[in-house]
Amino acid sequence: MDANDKQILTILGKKLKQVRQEKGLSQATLSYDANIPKNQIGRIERGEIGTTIITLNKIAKALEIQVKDLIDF
Amino acid sequence: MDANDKQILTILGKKLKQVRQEKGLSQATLSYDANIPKNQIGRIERGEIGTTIITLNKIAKALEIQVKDLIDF
DNA sequence: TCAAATAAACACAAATATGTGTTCAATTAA
DNA sequence: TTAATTGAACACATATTTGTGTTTATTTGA
Repeated sequence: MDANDKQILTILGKKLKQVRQEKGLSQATLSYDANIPKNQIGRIERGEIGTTIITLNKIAKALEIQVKDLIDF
Repeated sequence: MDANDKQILTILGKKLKQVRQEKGLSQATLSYDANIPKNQIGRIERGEIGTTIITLNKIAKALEIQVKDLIDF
């Protein structure tokens, strides 16, 4: 994972946090709605992990948006 | 991985294959350019795996496109 | 037809994400 | 201040992807 990779994880994390907060959801609530562990949401928002398309799809569904709406890169 | 997940993997795989062929690249060439195993490209195109954002980023860079240009969902 | 290129497919180890649980810090409201 | 909520952070087992190598179809061009 090079510097460029870390950058997109940061971008993705910030975007997810922004959209989640715009929807007025806590990490715990989104976690519940998406059926994904609570910590997983935090790890993604902090840019710690390069999550999979499947996880992003679950999150997007819970946020009632498209996956592409989380991808600004 | 439910039916909906499998569907987006199929959509992603078809899109990647389409773009790759439009660029006139073989799986082997893209594999080399993106610095990703050859089989990995095939697995993604066949919708066998839910790849990570980092891998998609490497592929997009090699294709000289944005990651979002591979995400039609 | 024949050879070369391409893609599918399999096996297996290594690396990473996911899932589960817990603890701690920071923020917010009562 | 106190309790409750929220998010960060850690550990660890499990599941999945990634990476490496090999083999077999399939397609393409000579």
